[in-house]
Amino acid sequence: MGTERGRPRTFDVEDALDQATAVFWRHGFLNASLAELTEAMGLNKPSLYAAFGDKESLYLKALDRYISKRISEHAALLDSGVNGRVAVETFLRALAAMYTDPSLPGGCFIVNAASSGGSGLMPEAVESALGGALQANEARLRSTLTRAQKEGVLAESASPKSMATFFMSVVMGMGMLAKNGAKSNKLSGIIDVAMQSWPTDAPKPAGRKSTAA
Amino acid sequence: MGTERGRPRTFDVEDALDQATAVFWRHGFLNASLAELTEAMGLNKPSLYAAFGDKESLYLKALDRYISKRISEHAALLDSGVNGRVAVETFLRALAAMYTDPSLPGGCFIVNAASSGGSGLMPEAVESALGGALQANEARLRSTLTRAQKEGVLAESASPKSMATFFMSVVMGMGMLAKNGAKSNKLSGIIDVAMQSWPTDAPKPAGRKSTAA
DNA sequence: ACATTTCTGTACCGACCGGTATACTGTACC
DNA sequence: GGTACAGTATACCGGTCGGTACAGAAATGT
Repeated sequence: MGTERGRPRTFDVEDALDQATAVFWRHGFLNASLAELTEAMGLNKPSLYAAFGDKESLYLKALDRYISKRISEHAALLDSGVNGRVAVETFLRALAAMYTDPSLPGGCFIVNAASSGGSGLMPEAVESALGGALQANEARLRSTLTRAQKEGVLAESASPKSMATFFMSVVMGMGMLAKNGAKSNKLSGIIDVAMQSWPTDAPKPAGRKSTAA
Repeated sequence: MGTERGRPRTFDVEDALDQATAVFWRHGFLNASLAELTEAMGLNKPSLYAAFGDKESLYLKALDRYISKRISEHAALLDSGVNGRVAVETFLRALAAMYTDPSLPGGCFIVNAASSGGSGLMPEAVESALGGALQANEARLRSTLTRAQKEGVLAESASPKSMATFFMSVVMGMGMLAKNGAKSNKLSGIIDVAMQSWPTDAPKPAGRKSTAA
């Protein structure tokens, strides 16, 4: 009945895709070779091609998987119940933890890949998918910053747009540093300083009106 | 006399090196092909090899040239007469201007290259040269921050080390964004926010934006 | 049992990679 | 002019790239 005809696969498609994601994570699109991909995935080129299409579409599938498995959960932190300032800091610290997780390839899949961008070497679809992912993150950050403003934890005079761009640059900088071997405590220090740039309207609880309990 | 024997070169060595630098700037070490290099430099592979050695040593020469022609002058801003805070901000703005200069390849030669680092694909000498350049910049930033502390424009409680790392991450983030097409005003906004993280000891009684809404 | 369908393994394709051998061209010294 | 020397141009090297033809292997349906 519903069972498939012919010879069944000897590998798990999602497992293989995870392995491919790891290779692309380390090497980006251009510098990941099919030889390394097939070895890591444990299958041969024809099987890879049949299951995932060519290198470009395999990459796009890996990117989708990275976003849905690794980024979405972090982005969700931005929309959690806590106030916008805490949400942003939590988001940054969670990202930093992932970037420096020794069991992962190091750095950020997207940042690592985007570093080869803008030079016309990568397929258009790859460039635009990466650009879209970066823009989506910046937009999420920005809406959280706008929310923080409404909550009163971010100064009215601040520009959510500029600050979102700023935090994106910090994220990308941390990704680059992590890729080049920076450890968790180094990224923590960066976040400590970055969060100091967060402008608040009310002077801190030195006296004056006490804020929420 | 001291004139050379044999047939003279038909190209200028420094001009050719500048062209090679531009190609490496755009594509990094791995993704710059000899075909593109020779075309941009206007010479053939044997001439290139005779004048500069193999790809690796050509790259190291290009990196040296980039540092001595593009970075040194920016780094000098850190040691200029102005106080440490102004020096750092001036340095950042000068870098941002270079990263977004339309007459240049875009982004930062070193940051663009370091993005392929840590994956074992580049020669050891290239990796360590890039790592050294990044470390040198961080060290210069740090000594300027220490100076700022002595000048009293940076809070005693601040950590020059953490702040140097922070500014390096901002620099790298700006480089990445510029490579992916970010314009000058975008980087300006990043610097505006980043400089807000600068901690000062004295709550300057007059002026500043301490005006409550 | 058989034929059909699908996957797997090998061997191969043209293109390009970085690097070089070889022949040729042009200049300085004598 | 002749010769030694250095630079240039072409063609080529083995190796690797992404991608695929082809044949064999393993499951299905009848």
